[in-house]
Amino acid sequence: MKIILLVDMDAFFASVEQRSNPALRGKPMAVIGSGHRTVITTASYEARAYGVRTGMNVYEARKQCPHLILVVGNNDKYTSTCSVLEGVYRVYTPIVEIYSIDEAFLDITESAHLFGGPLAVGARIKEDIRRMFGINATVGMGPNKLIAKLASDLDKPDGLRWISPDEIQDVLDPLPVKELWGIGKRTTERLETLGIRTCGDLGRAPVSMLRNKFGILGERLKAMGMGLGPSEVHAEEEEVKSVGHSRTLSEDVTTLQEIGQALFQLSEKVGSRMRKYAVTGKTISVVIRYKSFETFSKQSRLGMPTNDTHVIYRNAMSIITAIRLREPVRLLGVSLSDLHDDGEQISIFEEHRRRQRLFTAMDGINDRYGNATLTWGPCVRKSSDSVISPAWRPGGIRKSL
DNA sequence: TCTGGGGTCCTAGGACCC
DNA sequence: TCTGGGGTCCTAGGACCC
Repeated sequence: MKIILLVDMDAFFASVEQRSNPALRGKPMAVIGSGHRTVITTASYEARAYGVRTGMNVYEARKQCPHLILVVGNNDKYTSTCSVLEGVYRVYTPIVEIYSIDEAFLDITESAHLFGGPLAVGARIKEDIRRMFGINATVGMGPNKLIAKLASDLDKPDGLRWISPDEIQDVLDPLPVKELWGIGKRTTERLETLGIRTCGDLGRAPVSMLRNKFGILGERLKAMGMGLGPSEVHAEEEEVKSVGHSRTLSEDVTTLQEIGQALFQLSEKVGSRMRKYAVTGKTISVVIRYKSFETFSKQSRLGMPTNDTHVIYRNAMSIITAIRLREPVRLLGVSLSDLHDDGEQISIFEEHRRRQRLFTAMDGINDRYGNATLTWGPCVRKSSDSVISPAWRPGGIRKSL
């Protein structure tokens, strides 16, 4: 039986801001992105008490809490904190999976006894984080990731909880299914129609019935209801499957020229990231969101895998021009998938080689002097870097895909 | 003064081939 | 007349997560 530990930072971005600006401490405040069409990224616990939630727009948040203080997020602070945190975790075990910028799984099966047991490890990690960064974290532990996650959810903020195997059944039995990691709104509703409300109900439901209604997911649901889940902590960074960028435009656009400009900026963002990690992609996908919020995507296969900004742009543009747009466009996105390693690839065409050298030079300059020091004409316009989301992975894409 | 952005995984249906 | 059946590839969309 393994012992899996999850560290989850409490209101991470908000806590970091409150730490670095004492005037924000103890106050209802929230971190937002730049631009006027932004949402709450993280609300402090003081703000949550008023009903302010992640994903709310600013108007809604202020309605909940008129004296809410809003702070535009600062990526560097969060990413550097995250990097140092990894070092803290590695004191306790080499098996560390950085799950997101504010969450990490640790496998402490073999090492817990060296520190006096699971709860002692959890307490020490919390104390290390408090001492080094002055912020709180919640630690949850269990025999697998599902239970570790649940333990932390049930005890936050500033929590420490270990759900041992013999407690699992008692905890799950009365617990509403939507509390489980992986069961969202839709699945909760569908289970409800089957008369399944608690994890206890779910664990007792016949697997044949669940498989019937949910397919593969049905078997996983049954297992989850019984407290079973993955217990493998991936210390190696996973291969990335797609690289994309999307942006809600500061104003809705209608002309092909405006759309093209935005698509070029997105193509350059995607291309430069792919080049940085030496990958190419063979499937391109364009996402469009209308003014009405109706959202859809169109994708196509490329003849050759690419990470060339101009090739990405041309293909994105030909997807767009094939669509008869029915409304002003609010958001555009470009993403590449079916990724390949671009390691040793030798270009046959001199033109291609020249372009690759140009990209390498431009990317190098941008790495050294900041993101858009050197860029292409259509990118010169303010392309304000929006705030990073808590889902951002500090390691980015692996070098060796 | 509405409603961000980065992902993963799964399903369903059509095209196409043998 | 009364229409196989599998497998693979591709696209679109939905659910879920942080």
